[in-house]
Amino acid sequence: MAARGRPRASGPSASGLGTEQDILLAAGRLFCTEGYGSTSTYAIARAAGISQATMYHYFEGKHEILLALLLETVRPSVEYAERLTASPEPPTERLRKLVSYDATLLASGTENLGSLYLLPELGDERFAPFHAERQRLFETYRELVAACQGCGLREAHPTASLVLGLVESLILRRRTEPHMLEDDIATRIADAALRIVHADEPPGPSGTSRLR
Amino acid sequence: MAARGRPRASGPSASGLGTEQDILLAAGRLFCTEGYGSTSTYAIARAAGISQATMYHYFEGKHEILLALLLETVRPSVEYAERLTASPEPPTERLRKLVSYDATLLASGTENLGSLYLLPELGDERFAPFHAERQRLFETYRELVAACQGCGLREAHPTASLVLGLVESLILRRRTEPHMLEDDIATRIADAALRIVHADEPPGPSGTSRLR
DNA sequence: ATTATCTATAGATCTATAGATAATGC
DNA sequence: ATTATCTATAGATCTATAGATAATGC
Repeated sequence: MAARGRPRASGPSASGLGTEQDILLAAGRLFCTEGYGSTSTYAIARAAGISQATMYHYFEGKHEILLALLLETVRPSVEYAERLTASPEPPTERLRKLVSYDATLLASGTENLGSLYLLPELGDERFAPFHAERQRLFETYRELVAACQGCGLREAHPTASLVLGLVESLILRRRTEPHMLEDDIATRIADAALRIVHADEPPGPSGTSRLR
Repeated sequence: MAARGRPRASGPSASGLGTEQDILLAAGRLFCTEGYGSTSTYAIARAAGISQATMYHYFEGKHEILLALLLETVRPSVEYAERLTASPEPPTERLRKLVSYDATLLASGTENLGSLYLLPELGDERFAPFHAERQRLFETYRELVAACQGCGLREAHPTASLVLGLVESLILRRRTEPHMLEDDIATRIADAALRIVHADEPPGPSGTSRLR
């Protein structure tokens, strides 16, 4: 646990997790609340308790910090989703679990890190690795919706988008009304998702107009 | 129609709507695609076909441009919502119309201007007038949901948030899959919204929770 | 005279690098 | 010697203003 290099002028790591984590925590908060382009490397460094130049010892620039935050935020969902693929449970139950898990993640943590997904700057090609991960997550949603509705992947696309959109709307909601989130918000969103795929209906009598 | 001041070096207004509109159009596109903090006044001016200094003849700064865009985007919805309040139609029908109207607006236009709502920089107090307008819109949603569900305004809050969240998820969807929007997207979202408030159920026989 | 534009620029950042410094490790 | 940090700073923006210029209006 020895302190290797030159000690910080401002005292040791605030988080106790090391300088890299200090940078990620500070940048996460600032990117969410002030925006990416509106946050300078100097502001990140100051919030992290280091000099601006020290940041470059850990990251090539602001973009690498954001990419690290994005991957760290989306990966748990992708991993959970792909584990669910191998589950023997019925698809509606798996969809419920996935929605509930993602909603819980998005609702938790002191920062609304999901809102990083909304930054316009993500169009930059340097964030392509994040988009690839998110695409994998979407594919799992699509497969689950297709299984729930007994339709093909192509037909499941629009509904899967509605469902993932509903989940991610939690990001917006947390931003506009941070203190009004019910504690059963994840359950509520999962219920709403199953209603959207019509999976709250018991399998009806043969061929009666089960919409879509 | 005479050209009043010194003529532009780069030829007349591209849009033909005047310099102020040129600035708003250019800034709208850039704020949506590059972000607010990542867009310089110089970039806006160049895209608008004027010199950077000319921008200050029309706006005090970038923030005034964004505020103008936000108000211009949200106001039609607020006005439509408040007109609906006086309509004699049943609440479910009014909710369907409002959702459909808002979804249509968010899906239309060459730029995804709704994504301006997602900019982290909106936390700045200078954008308070926009937040006030959006709050008025939300209140109308809440009243309609309360009327649909026959409950009080307080109880309607979470569901109203889900519904508005679903509508605004169109912003995210348009960003992630710009070319995959169905042409009946507004209808689909309105249907999904009514399912969320359980208003697709006919008033069922005594208390049994009728699905479908 | 009034208006809309321009050019030029001061001053304020902001990024990224060079090079010094203060620890530990060997 | 290696590492993590610092200070200093060059060069690149970026914002906002001053003042000139080229139209129309009277």
